[in-house]
Amino acid sequence: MGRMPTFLGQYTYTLDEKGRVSLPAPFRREAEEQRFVLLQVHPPALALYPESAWREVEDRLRGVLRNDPDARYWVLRVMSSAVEVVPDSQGRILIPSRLQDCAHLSGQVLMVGVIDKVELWNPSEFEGAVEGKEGDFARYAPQIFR
Amino acid sequence: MGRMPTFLGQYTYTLDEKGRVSLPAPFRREAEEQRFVLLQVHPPALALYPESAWREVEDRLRGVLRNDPDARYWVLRVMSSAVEVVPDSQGRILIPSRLQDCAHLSGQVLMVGVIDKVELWNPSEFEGAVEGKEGDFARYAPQIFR
DNA sequence: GAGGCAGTGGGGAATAGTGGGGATCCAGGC
DNA sequence: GCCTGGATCCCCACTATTCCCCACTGCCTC
Repeated sequence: MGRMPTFLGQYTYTLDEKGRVSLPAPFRREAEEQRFVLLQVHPPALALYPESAWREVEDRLRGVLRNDPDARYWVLRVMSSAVEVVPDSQGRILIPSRLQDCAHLSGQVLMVGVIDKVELWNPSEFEGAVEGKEGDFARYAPQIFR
Repeated sequence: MGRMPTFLGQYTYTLDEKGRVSLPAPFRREAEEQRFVLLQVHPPALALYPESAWREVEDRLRGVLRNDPDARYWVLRVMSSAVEVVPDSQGRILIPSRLQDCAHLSGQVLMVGVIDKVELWNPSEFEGAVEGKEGDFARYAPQIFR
């Protein structure tokens, strides 16, 4: 098996009237495979997993179900929000309107590469979520960028 | 895999109208690999990691995400500032305008080799950041240059 | 003095993002 | 049963950006 695709960077693209967004070319190149899974993991963001990374998530879900019966409904909820998406010949993916609503997407979509997945955000909500996190640099940077 | 590249010294080069800077030839020779990751670690400086060093950072980021859910937004912030950059055939890298703004870069860029990465500074801000730190010599030098 | 390397500048071609047309399929209504 | 409206999918087309390459200059070496 090849190296797992990894993602980084941010791109803001338009969500057209048909509910499509272009997947940034670097992301497309990274995941030369075709299929992705799109779902809501950390609301309000959507998460887009390339197939290979999704399989690992699936394994972990199986594990949780085995060890913790209370997780059943949570797993149901997560899985029911998921869709398999395949880029069209122009490299765009279709975001079902149900998921657009969950993530408050319209007009512009911010796509952020976060290691093994891509997160889709309403641009201003993302701004609000990460602003004021400069203080955390002192907390985390020494152990990460040592 | 070969030895990790290490960098030292400072070079001031021009940022041209297309947003490109030449990577100093010694740095290029050191990292004969092609790809780098450019991001904002300690504002206002930018950090340029050769691919091999970046992979280690990425592993540590994965770890922090797993162990400390509070780190999520900080990781998002860091990853969203990142870009993969590849020197062109003249050995220049392109600095996206978003990052130029973050680091207040224009005209001249100061590139400092700091062990496993290269930092990019606005020359006068660098001046301000390190000035008045002479006293620290007495504090650190004995244990380092013993 | 000639050759090579390094930094800088710029132009042309391939690519990426975006919009939209048209065919196919399904559901509902007449 | 047939027609109609809507949704989905697939492909074509336009344009601005990006990137790739060629070219110039100064310096250092041989």
